Amino acid sequence: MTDGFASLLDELKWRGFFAQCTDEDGLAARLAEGPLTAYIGFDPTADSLHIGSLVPIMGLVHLQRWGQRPLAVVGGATAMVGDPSGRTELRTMLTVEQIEANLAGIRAQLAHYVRFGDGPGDGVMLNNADWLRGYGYIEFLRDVGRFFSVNQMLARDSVKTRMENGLSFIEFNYMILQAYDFVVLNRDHGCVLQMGGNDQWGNICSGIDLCRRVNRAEVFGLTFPLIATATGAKMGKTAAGAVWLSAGRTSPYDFFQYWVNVDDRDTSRFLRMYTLLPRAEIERLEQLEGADLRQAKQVLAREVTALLHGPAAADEAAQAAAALFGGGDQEDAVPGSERPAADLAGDGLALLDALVQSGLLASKGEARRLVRQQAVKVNGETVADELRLLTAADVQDGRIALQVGKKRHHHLRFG
RNA sequence: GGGGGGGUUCCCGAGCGGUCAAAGGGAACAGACUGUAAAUCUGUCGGCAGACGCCUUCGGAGGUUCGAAUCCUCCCCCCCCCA
Repeated sequence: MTDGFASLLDELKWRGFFAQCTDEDGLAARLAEGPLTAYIGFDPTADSLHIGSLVPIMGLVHLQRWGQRPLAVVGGATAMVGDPSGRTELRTMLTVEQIEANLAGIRAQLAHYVRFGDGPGDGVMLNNADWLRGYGYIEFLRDVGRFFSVNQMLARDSVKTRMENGLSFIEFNYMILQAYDFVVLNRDHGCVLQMGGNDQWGNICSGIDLCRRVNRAEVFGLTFPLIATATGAKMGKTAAGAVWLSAGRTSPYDFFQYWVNVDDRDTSRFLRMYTLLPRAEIERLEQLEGADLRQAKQVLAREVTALLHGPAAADEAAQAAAALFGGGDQEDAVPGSERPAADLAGDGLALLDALVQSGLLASKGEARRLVRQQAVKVNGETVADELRLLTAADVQDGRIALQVGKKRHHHLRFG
C-alpha cells in the first residue's frame, strides 16, 4: 500500500500535491501517532464539480488510502456569501434552492472517489449550513468575531487583491466563516488538518488561529499548488467550455479526449496527480519521449476516466477514440444523436442545420464558415458545398458521420 | 452627502455624430505542418441570408437628429478623493 513511500506526506510531495504546510514537522509527527481526521471544502456553485476540483478530490483519496479519515465539507452556507479568494469580481449569489440541488450533485460525484460510511477510516460529508445557517448575527459576532483583527484581515492576499476592484462586506466575512468551520470540525469531529488549494492559504491560517484560541487545539494546514496547464491556461478549458465531472455535462468520451490531448509537458505531472498508478509504472511512462508520449497520455486518459466513470466507461471511450483516430471499429460510444429517418425524406436534411442541431456547432453562420474553410466532413469526405443536403444515400451502417476539424465528431443515427 | 473618473462585442482595450458589427492585443476556432502534443505560418472570429442585403449589440430607459457607441435627460453599477 505504501508503494515505497515513507509516509502520506512523502507521497503527496512526490505526486505534486505539496505547496505549503503550516507546520510540516508537527504534522508529520501527528501522522506518525496514528490516524487523523482532515477536511477539504468544496463550493456548491454548480451542480457538478469540474476538473479544477480534481486536485482536492485526489487529496482526499490519498488521505483515505493512507488510513486517515477524510471529511468533505460542502459550503452550503458559505456559498451564500462567496469566497473572494482568487476572484477579481463579486460572485453571483445563489439561492437556497440552487445550493441544495448543487449539494446533491456534488455529493454523488465525490462518492465516486471517497468511500463514505461509518467505519473508522470512512469519509463523512458535511454541510456547513448545518452549523452556520441558524447562528444569530449578534451571537456570532460575540462568539467568533471578537477573535478577528481587521488589521490582520486587511493584510490577507485575498483581500488585498480586491482593494482595487472593490470587495463587499459580505465577502470580507468569508474567511471568518471558513475559520469557524474548522473550529466546529475540530470540536465535533476531531479534525486536525485542513487542506485546500494554495489560494486558500489565508483562510486556512485564519482557521488554525481560531482553533487555537477557541478550542486551544493544535491543528494543521496543507495546501496544494494551483494547477495551470503548460500553456498557462486554467485547468479544464476546452472549446466546449469547462470539463465537468458530470457525465451529463461532459460525456465520458469528451472527458477521455481531454486527457489524451494534454500538452506533452503536462503528461508526467498529470499522471502523478490525477492517477493512482504505482510509482514505478509512472516512472516508466515518464521515460517515454516524442511521439511515444501518446502512449502515456492514453494511459493517463484511461486511468482518470476509469476513476470517475468506471473501467467499463473508460474502455468504451478508449474504443470510440480508437475508432475515430486509429482505425478501430468499435463506434458505439462515439458521441451522437438519434433522428427519425423521415428527416432524410424529400430533398433531405440541410447539412448546416444538422451541424447546429447536433450541438457540434453553435450557429449556421459558423457552420457555413467552417464548410468554406474545408473543415467539415461527411463520412470522411470533405464537404465543398455549403448547401449540401443529407439524404438516405449518405447513411452508412445506419448512421451518418459528421466531423468538424480534426477532432470533433458526431454520428447521426437513424431509426 | 460633495467632487472627479469610468461602464464597448468571450477578456483587455481603442472609438467620441455618418466611411462602426465597431481599431489593436489576448483567448478561441479552422487550414498548412505534425504525434489526437507544442511552436510556427495563414485564415476566421454577433445572428439570418446562396448573394444583394436585413436584423440585434456598445450599463438601463427615454429624447435630439435625415442619421448616435458617439449629443441631451433620468436611472443603475464600479473606482478614486473629500465629508
